Amino acid sequence: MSRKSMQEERRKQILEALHECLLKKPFDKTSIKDIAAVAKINHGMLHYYFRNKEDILLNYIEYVINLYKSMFEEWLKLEGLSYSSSKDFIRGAFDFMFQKITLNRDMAKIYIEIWEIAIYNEKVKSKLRKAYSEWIEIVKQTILEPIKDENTASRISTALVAFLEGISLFLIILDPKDFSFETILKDFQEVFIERLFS
Amino acid sequence: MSRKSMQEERRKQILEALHECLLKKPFDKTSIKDIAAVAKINHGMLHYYFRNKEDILLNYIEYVINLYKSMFEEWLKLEGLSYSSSKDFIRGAFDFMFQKITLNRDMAKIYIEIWEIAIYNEKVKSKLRKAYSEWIEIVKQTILEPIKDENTASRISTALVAFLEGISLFLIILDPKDFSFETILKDFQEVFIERLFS
Amino acid sequence: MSRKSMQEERRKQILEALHECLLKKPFDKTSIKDIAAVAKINHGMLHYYFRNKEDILLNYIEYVINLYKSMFEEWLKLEGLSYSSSKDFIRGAFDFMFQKITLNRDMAKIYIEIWEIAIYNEKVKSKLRKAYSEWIEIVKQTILEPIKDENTASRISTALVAFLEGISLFLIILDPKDFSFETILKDFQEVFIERLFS
Amino acid sequence: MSRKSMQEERRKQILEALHECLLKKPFDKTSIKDIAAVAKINHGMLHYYFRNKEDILLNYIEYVINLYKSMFEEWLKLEGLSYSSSKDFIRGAFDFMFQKITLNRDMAKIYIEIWEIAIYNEKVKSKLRKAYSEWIEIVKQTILEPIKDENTASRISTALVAFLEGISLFLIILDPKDFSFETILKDFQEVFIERLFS
DNA sequence: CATGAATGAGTTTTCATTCAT
DNA sequence: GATGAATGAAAACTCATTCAT
Repeated sequence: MSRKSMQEERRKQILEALHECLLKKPFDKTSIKDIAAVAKINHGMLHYYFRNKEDILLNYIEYVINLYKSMFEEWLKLEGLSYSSSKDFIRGAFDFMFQKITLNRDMAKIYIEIWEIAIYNEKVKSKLRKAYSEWIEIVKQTILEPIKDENTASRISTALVAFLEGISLFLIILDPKDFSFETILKDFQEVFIERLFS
Repeated sequence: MSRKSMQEERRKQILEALHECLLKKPFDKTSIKDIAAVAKINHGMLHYYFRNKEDILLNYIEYVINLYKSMFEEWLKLEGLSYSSSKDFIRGAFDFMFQKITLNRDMAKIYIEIWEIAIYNEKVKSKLRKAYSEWIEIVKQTILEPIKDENTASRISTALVAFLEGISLFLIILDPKDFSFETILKDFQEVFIERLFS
Repeated sequence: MSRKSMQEERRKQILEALHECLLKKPFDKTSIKDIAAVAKINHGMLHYYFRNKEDILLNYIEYVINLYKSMFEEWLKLEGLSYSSSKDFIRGAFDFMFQKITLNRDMAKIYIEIWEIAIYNEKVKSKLRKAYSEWIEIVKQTILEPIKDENTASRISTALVAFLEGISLFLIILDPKDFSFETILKDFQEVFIERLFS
Repeated sequence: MSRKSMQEERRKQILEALHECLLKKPFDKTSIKDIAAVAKINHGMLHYYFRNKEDILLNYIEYVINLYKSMFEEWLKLEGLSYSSSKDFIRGAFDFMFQKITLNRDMAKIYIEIWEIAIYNEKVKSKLRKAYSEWIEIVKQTILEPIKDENTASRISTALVAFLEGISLFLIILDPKDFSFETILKDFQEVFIERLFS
């Protein structure tokens, strides 16, 4: 392995260690040594591969966002193109979002954590802003065909993603025994698509 | 002032100081001394009025939730009863929620902060769970008349509150120049009410 | 009740509260508020009745020592005088010491605590020195008749009290299942008295 | 120096610093910073080498007990084997105990301190229990030859060690001008050995 | 006398970061 | 590149003591 890719490998290892840690503790209570221990790397090295603790976080956020993007792109390549009708495509895209993003408990946890950091940290906020803008844009492009109007599509896609994020949040806070989020999403999907094409 | 009310006054003072602090820093980075400084109280006293830092937070959450509850109850008493039709009442109730809760930037910030703490703190989570369950229940009762079916009303109210929370989140993260949340809510309100009574 | 005796009553109440506390925690970890809570007296009052925390301790030590002294004097008055022979008297005095002092677990605990404080606190040390000197003197007087020689009696009584204190200590540290301290004391008593009168 | 032995060196340095501190102040009033200052080590390092303050104490107790054990073993190896008769050996062993243990003022101080902590701390108590049990056992084995009976030897060795501990205590509390502990021990030794072999 | 609010020093512990080896 | 020792700031919390009411 080249030196360059070795470096990248190490960095990824550290970011994934942070991911593990965030499932158990908030970022502020996760120490550099915690991350190092999970990554099985000497803690001093974390400062070799990253400038400081914040730098690890910033890179982690980038990493997680890209993970999602590439997941979506892969879906688009593998399945997305096989749909015959625009309606089916939208239904498929929603299914993907629901299952892989909204209902993914671990990611929901981590996104709440990142949101919270973003409130007080401009760098994180800007990364998050960019990611959500892109996601909203993708949804907008997806529904633009039946909707036609740009502004309306914009608002609807924003509302839609907001709704999904709200569900994601409730997935963590509320008792899944009392709330069937899957049913809520399925119901929504039907009504929404029906309305889209009416 | 009596001893009892003096105590309560001090406690409120501290909780409001925490409120101020949370607008600037996350709870974990807010030190007892920070809160004391804002409250203009000796830091030792915070341990006199509260068992520990977590106790302050728990009381603060209770305080904030009750603030909302009483705001809603007041609205219900002052204005809520003046609506002639169920449709107007629901529209009024939504207006209240949108303006006072969803679009309140400070509270949106603080609620994200509380959500985040809830992920890793069972006591906070349970308080939050209770608050949201109650809110969802209120919405459910509000829309139950036109909807009739209990289960449907339940799912719709959950979805609705989730949507509002998502908007609240975006209010903080996204640039308000690019996204007109007020318009989104207004649009939604119209479509939602129209559909409710169709 | 006169003001004077009322004061004394309160002071005693506080000293007895400290006694309770010392059975659970070392003096340094016992707070003024702990003592006040047990005494059911406002903690501010402890500074009215005593100069400071050390003053409470010093008075407590005095109190405990006097307790012992008066117990012994009472025994002397009630039973001590009824013995016909010097041998019986000595045996009785030993029985008293063994049962009331040496084998009293609570007092053993508290004496270790006081010893420890004495190491580093000259005032406490001097009180303790006085108490033990007196105790040794009493034992010396008790055994002086059969022994005759002052110096020998002095050394023997010192050794004897040291031995009893050592047993007291072991009573706390060692497992009573493995060590029958009562038997050890009984054995010793027999051998000692036999030797005394041989 | 290897990393391993460097670590051990530092730990020993800290334990010895605690030893110095305990000659001046009780453990509870000895702060981590006090120990660090004496050890000439940054106070943060004490938490690097030991889990917490209690861990330092526990290791210190172990260290002190082992010091004694190895002193005794060394004596046994160097001198203990040179005695021709069992009587001489016992006299020699007693001399060793008297001089190195019982009459060692510093250690007497520290042992009282450890006893006191043991009252309220189960871990310390168990270490102390083990140490004294072993010491009693050694004395028992030493006197078993002339005594023969196991139970008697057990009780006598317990009594003997208790006596020595009592003397140790008095060494600290009482004024050495008034009490010649050395003479007391010598006297006792003669009587005891004489009796043992009679 | 009684209360309990207030002060402020002091304690243990954690940790990001640096750096010599 | 790796290691882990070292630093020092900052955190939560405790508490004897004082004092206004």
